[in-house]
Amino acid sequence: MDRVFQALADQTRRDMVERLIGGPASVSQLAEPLAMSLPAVMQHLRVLEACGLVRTEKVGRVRTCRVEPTVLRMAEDWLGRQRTTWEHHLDRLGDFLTEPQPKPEPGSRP
Amino acid sequence: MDRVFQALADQTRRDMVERLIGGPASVSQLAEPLAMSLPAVMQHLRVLEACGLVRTEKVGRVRTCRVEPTVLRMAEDWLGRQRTTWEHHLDRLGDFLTEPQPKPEPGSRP
DNA sequence: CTGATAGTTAAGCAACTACTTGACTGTCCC
DNA sequence: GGGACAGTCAAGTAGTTGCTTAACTATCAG
Repeated sequence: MDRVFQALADQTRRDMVERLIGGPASVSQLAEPLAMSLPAVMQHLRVLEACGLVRTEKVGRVRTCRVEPTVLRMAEDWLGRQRTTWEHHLDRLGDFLTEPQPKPEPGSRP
Repeated sequence: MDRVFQALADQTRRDMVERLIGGPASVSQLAEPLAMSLPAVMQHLRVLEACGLVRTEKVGRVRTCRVEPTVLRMAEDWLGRQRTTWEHHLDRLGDFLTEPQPKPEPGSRP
């Protein structure tokens, strides 16, 4: 999980993911719009591969990269879980604020 | 955006967020379950605050921290957008594979 | 074989991260 | 006032990240 968010914490890598969401690409196609050397792109690619966001396969001399949406989903799920939990808490707070004052138990304040 | 994912790329900080999702807490309450010094917790807290995931307010000598769900939502949205785009592409690929071969235009292959 | 293409490896470097310890500043309560 | 409590500042350090350049290895086309 650390690795996934770490991978997404970089604009370049998010750009690469967005590119790959649109379909598979070779390393050079991936590098083409990026203002950096090929080795730099390779390093980003390795980060994306290490956390499972991207799978790559080399055939002949070209390595083809494609996105692996399951891991993307995992991150989304974690965030979604936090949000829904928070919304639940809001609901319960709302209930508490709108429900009529419960009768104080007899003897609760002598 | 970089900052948000960067902030979430750390287990300690995710733990802090999960703790705060359950309700506001003071710095020491936040630090209590964590196996590290208070200054370390403060630094994590500053990261969370810098990216807007958490807001804090000091009253008297205690600083109260609470989660800011809008930023959490932003990250979730980015991920959701990627996923839905990918699903769209899958759909269109499915259409392409299942639709009948289009008639070749007259003269397209002499 | 030769040259161009596609990718890979390795070394080096500046900047950043996640801590630590130690000293310090306020605030609260008696 | 004086001690305890809650938090803060500063400096130092080991390890990581994001890049670079230079040299190298395969693969393909003619």
